[in-house]
Amino acid sequence: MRVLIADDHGIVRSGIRLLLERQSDIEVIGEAADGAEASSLAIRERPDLAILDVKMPKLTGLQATREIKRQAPEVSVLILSMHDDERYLFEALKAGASGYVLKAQADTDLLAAIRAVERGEPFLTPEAQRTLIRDVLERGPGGDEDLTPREEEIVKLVAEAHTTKQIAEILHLSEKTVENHRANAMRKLGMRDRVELVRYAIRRGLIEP
Amino acid sequence: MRVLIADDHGIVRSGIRLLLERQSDIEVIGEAADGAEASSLAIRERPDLAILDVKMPKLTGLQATREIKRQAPEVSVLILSMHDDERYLFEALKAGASGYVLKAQADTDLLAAIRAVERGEPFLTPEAQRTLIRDVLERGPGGDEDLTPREEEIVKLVAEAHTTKQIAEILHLSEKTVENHRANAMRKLGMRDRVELVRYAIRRGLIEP
DNA sequence: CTGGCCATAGGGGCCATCCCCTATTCGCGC
DNA sequence: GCGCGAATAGGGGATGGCCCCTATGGCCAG
Repeated sequence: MRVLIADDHGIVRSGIRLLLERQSDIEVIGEAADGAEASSLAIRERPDLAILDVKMPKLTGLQATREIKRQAPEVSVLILSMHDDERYLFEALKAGASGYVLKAQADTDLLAAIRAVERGEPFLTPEAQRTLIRDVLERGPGGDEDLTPREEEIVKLVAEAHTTKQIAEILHLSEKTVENHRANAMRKLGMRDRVELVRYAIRRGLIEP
Repeated sequence: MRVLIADDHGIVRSGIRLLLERQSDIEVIGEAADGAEASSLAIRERPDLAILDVKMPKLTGLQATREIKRQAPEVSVLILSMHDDERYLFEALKAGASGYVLKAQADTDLLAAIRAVERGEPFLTPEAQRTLIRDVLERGPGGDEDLTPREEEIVKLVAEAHTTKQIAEILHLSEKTVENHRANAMRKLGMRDRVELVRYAIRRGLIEP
């Protein structure tokens, strides 16, 4: 089984490589330190599996996943996520990842995840499964409360401390339109003011703190 | 040189151990998976150096650092921080850490940091130095524009999306007082609205995003 | 082609935020 | 004791955020 490892931390790549090379049937065919490198390497080398960290420079693991799945759909993707961070789970699944492993559990779950992917099965850690179930229950059946691109763009600008007027000028819109998009985004997310929006934007990685 | 490694991810511990054991004069005398274990091990074993991840269960790396420095001040501490996360830099230095290394640069900087600490020098990555400089500049030239404890407390509550009225109730103050503290904090920091305050609070580690 | 979603835009109203003031009471250092 | 900064509290006013509506044009799926 040919595997690609992508993580911006050399230390983490070493740890994973160490873990995988104890398996006789797994061969690490490459490493990447950012998302762009990861996707181009995966598309060129067509490994059986690409293990991608969520948080990487240039392209995030999720963006890289979309790119890989578009140009080389036969490559399976496992998303590796930092600490107890399950917030990208949905995005990962939507992007076409076969599994989602938290780094805190990586040393025990990663091999299990690889074996599952090898058999063509999806893999979610018990925590991820719980998150998925909780969220489906929260959103109600079928309800997909995603922000539209325009809403996300405006949330980003709001979180960067631009006023409604400034945003209207930047995007060449009326203040009213900006206000409507902001209000719609807040309603979808169940938030009451710009402060909550800022924290949302930072959690989502839309802006830097 | 006797070194202790503490990180809640087995993968990361393996990576660091691998890196260190290539050095003939460095001996890894133990590993810890949480902050409590790390501090008690450091206090019992008195290594020359404890490498602590910021984010660990039970005690954070910063809390563990304070504990170690209180009970075994001769143990040097290197703080290892996730991704590009520099917001704990000040707290780390205040807690008595000798260095602050970002994991993204760990494979190149960690050894340099260890050697610096061995010579009794502090170690900051270039990024951390830049953060430090930016922050000094942010505070104004020469002016020690620190927030008072009350101001910081109120900034924290503002950033947690509490309204002025709610904060007044929580702290048993008049809304006017809360407003004055918030305004003073904003003036000191050169900020124009609550949104900027939120990002400041997150950078400072006053709140989680 | 009709219904739904998105992006656009506006009216009107309420209240919070933000900015300019003043003022009192502490405690701390010189 | 005197000055100073911190914490407390308030007045008044301009502006902006937030919420309730309506409405139109474009585009895509059923």
